Amino acid sequence: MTEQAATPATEEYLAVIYRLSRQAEPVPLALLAEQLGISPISANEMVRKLARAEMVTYRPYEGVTLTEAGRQRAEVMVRRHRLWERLLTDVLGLPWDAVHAEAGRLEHATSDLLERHLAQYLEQPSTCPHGNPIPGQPQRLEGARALSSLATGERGRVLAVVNEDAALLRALGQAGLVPGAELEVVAAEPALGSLAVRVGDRHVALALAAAAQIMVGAPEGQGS
Amino acid sequence: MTEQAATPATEEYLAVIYRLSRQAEPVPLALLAEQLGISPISANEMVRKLARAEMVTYRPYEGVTLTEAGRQRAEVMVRRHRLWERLLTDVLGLPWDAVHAEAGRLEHATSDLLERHLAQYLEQPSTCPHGNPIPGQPQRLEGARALSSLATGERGRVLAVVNEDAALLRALGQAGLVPGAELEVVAAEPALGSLAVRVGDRHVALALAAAAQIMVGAPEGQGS
DNA sequence: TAAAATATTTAGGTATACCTTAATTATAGC
DNA sequence: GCTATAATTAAGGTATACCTAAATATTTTA
Repeated sequence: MTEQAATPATEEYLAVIYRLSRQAEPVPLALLAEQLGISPISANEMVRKLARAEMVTYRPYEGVTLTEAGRQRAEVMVRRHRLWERLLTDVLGLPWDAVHAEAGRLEHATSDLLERHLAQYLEQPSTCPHGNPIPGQPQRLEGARALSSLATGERGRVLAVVNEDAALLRALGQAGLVPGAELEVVAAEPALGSLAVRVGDRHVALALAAAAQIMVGAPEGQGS
Repeated sequence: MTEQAATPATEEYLAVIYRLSRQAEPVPLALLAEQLGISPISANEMVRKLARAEMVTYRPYEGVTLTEAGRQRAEVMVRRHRLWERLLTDVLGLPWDAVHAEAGRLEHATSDLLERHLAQYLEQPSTCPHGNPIPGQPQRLEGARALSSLATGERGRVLAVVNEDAALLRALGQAGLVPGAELEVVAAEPALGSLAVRVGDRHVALALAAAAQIMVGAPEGQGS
């Protein structure tokens, strides 16, 4: 019913490092500072504090890596975050591009007891509404590739949107690029930094930077 | 989607002052400090800061009163608090003596958008699980009396438990003294500081201090 | 390899919200 | 009316988590 861990700020750092670790390991300080919306100097201070507490290891000019203790704490926060996202969309009906910010606040106000009841009510979901895995549940992703790495003619199914930026999510939702959507790459133009895909009978053009945030698996009937 | 107001600490003070105002007006500083679990000196500091912000008026040696602006802000917080209590008990199934503490954290992490969706999903409830009114919804209490003021032989129906202390709520729940329960005062002993009531076919003895926290209305079929 | 561009660290500062100790009130009992 | 009790204020301190400016490293690149 209580929180064993440090402060909301500490929790937030660990959670963000955890998420960014999937894209870059170790996580560069500049990226971390940008994601948290604070100055690199402040990020540096906090990271050194976290290193002293043995939640992360920090190598200057390289980046930050979670220790085992840090990873465990981060997973608790990410789990709570994504459970809230599920409740907010599936039960309370908030739009999928709004729930990341909401859950970002609620996760720090969530006790063990509440987490258990949330997970039970939602029937132990394995992903958030954006398709990202909920730690502590059995996972079956793997074999996922970034949409930006597909060649012309390749087909796939959207598994997750890694970056939960609201503007990006809103646009993807309108384009039908949501978890479960079947797609085919119509034209990949790495040199032009752009990609055209067909989603159902709709055609969508998107920047490679955006496509890099979308994880794709095998199309239906070809499960890995 | 955003919070216009100050800090969580400020919100917490206003909400507690709002709740205590029902029992004592103006609210004595000592009571406020005790409820918040902080020293009277710190409470004094914060109250003077709130007075400077024109959220309360403070008369030394008397107590604190909310201004119109303070009352409005407090009602938002109390509304969010009690909406969460409803969701936590009715939907997620947490015990009624645990939800006050949980909601006390969640209320500060709740946006306007989320509040609207909560209220809509819960179908605009008018009371929290303990029977206390949710501001912003049509109310129909009035005419309620403290159980401690009833004489031997008087009957009534529990409307609300004003004090949401977990230990008290747990005991009342076991005794069946929950909102809606019909009761009869079997023996009122003001001089002994105790009261005996019948709830259904159970008999319960409780201290006057506890009985003072229970609001009672007319028994069934005698609606005011 | 040296200069330019980046990153990091040091130093000093801010605001919030607590705290304790000590001095100064005011209220209430006698 | 005076004194004991209690409440209030003043003064100074702590921790957190930010900030900017300036100094110092380290990479990168030309």
